[in-house]
Formats: sequence, structure tokens, C-alpha cells
Amino acid sequence: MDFEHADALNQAIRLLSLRHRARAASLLAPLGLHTGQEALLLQLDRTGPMIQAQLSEALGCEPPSVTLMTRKLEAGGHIRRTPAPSDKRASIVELTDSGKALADQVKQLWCALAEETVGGLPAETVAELPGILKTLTDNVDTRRPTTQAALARSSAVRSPSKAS
Amino acid sequence: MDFEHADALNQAIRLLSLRHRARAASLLAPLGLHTGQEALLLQLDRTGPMIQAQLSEALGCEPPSVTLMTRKLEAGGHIRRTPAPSDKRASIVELTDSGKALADQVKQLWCALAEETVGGLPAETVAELPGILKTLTDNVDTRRPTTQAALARSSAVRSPSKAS
DNA sequence: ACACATTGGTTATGCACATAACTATTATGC
DNA sequence: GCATAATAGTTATGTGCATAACCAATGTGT
Repeated sequence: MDFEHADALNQAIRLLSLRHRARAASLLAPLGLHTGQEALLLQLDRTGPMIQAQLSEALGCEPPSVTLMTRKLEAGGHIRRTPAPSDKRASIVELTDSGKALADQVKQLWCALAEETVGGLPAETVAELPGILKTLTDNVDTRRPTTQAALARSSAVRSPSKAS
Repeated sequence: MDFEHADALNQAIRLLSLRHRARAASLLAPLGLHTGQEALLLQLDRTGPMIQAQLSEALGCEPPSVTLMTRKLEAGGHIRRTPAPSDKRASIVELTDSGKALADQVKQLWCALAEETVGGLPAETVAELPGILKTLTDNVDTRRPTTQAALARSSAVRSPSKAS
């Protein structure tokens, strides 16, 4: 791939990151949330109580980041951290009632943001977009085991003619 | 759009941002660069000397960010800042020889990263990816005038005009 | 039983990003 | 001319993210 195309792609990803994050920030600010915190709330809403190590894995960020984010959300009264009875090292993180209510509000915003984001794109493209983005993510993911495994068990990607 | 799809999309964008940035960081680290700095070097390489306000616009980040990044790159000897003769407020930023050499190395990495990123995707998808990502970006861009332009060229992949 | 690696979590520190408040210069009103 | 707005840049501060170093609890070998 020549530099022109490579640059166009890398720059497009970089700018999308910046702008999508900025837009999310402006939507979340009225709720008193910063970007990243919404992901934690939504994760707990999806799966119920988790320990921080699981959150770190699910959110795709490192344990120290989870420590700080949970601390702030706890200070805001949106989550609760209780020591795990079976493992004294771990602390169980769960949503408070306030956190659940907040998560519901975030869900609303999230739908609006998604619609705004894909505005003007054909439905067909919108449908395959999450799968494409996931492929890109797995391709550059240094946290997960290998890229091949991800492709193999990914139901959203429909191009199995790849086995280099 | 229901929450399931919205969440899949927003989360995909969030994770792509994190992983692509992390991968870029691991590639740039050997050069002594942090992510974001490479964008500044490439921009100067593309367009020649610029003042910081222009860099801020081109990079899509705010003036204070440019101040800090230029300061660090200047400390590293990769760029030079000279006061503009015509406007005593502005300072002209340009690549040093060291910076030019570094930009060339970044270009190599950038090609490798782009290829790695789109691995396993059909060429057709790869071709229209930059255009799609740009549309997404424009849709959520709060810096630029409006999102009307994005709607107009909904299916357009190539964007010859810089839309400045 | 006990040394040792592994795991869960925190603290310290650094970077890119943001906004808000500020200075210094330039442009524009009258 | 001179007051005022607009612009270029910096400083202060706060956030999410990262890595490195560290502590405490749990597992595992022999």
C-alpha cells in the first residue's frame, strides 16, 4: 500500500476517534459524565456486577484506568464497590439505583449518537459497519491472543476466504 | 435505531480508537514519539511550514494541545519555531533535518500499520473505507460548520476537495 | 509446609486531549 | 487617534488513557 492511501486511512481513524469522542463528551456532559465512564456504566448494565479485572478486560483498558474511573463513579454515587467474599483481593463493582437510572439515560443518548454518526450512509453500509470496525480493531489488537482466532469465531464478518 | 445496534456501533468506534492508538504507540515508541506527534510531523511534511493556528485546524485538536506537542517536538530537535516576521503573535513551525528524517520513518510505519489494519478485508471494502470514515467523522464534527456536506455526497468515496 | 509465581488492585508518573482564563498583537470601529 | 473586537499563543487544570513499581491475597510446585 502506498503512503497516500495508508495516510488517508490512518488519519481518518485518528480524526474519527477525536471527533466521535468529542461529540460523545458534549452529549455526556449534561449528565455529569466524561467519555469512558459511560462504557463502564453500560457494561455493568449489560452483565451485572463484575470485578475490576473483568471490567478492565471488557472495556479494553488497563487496570489503573479502571481504578480511577470506578473511584470517580463511586464518588458520584453511581456505582458501589464491595469486597468479594470469596477472594479478598477482588472488589465487586455494581450499579446503584442512581447508576441504573443514569445508564438508561446514556442508552438514549447512545442511540441518538449512533444515528447521528451514520447519517447519510446507505443502510447496507450501516449494517456491515460494526463488523468491519471489529475486524479493524482485532487486526491491531495487541491485548488479545491472536487475530486469527478472532476472525474465526466472529459471526459478524463474512469473508472466511482468509488463512495466511 | 434500537440500542443493540447503536451500542454495537459506538462501542466498535470506541474500541477501534483505543486499539489503533495503542498499536500506533507501540510502533512509534522506538522512534521516541508519542501518538499525535506523528500527525504533526506528517502534516508539516505534507504542507511545509505552518503557524500553530493552522496546525490546530489541520490536526483537529485545540491550540493548547499544539502548544505542548510543539514544545516537546522542539525539545527533541525535530521541529523549529521561529517568530513570524509579518505577525508578531504567530510563530512559524517547520521540520528540522532530523524531523524530516523522522517523518520519512513514520511514513514507512504508517504504511505497515494501514496494511495491518485492513488485513482480511476485501479490496472493495478497503477502497471505500476512508470515505466512509470521513463521512462518520463529518457527521459528528462539532468544529466544522455543518454536516450538510456529508449528506450531499452520501455515496461518494473520493473527496478531491479539501473542504477547507 | 513453604518458597514462588500468579493474580487483583493501587499508587506514581507521563502523555494527548479538553476547557477556561490570561497576555500580546493585530484589525476594525468611530 | 483611540477604544474595542478578533486573533495567536500560553498557562492552569482536569480527564482518560498508558506503563512501571508496588502491596496483598491466592494458587502451585516440591
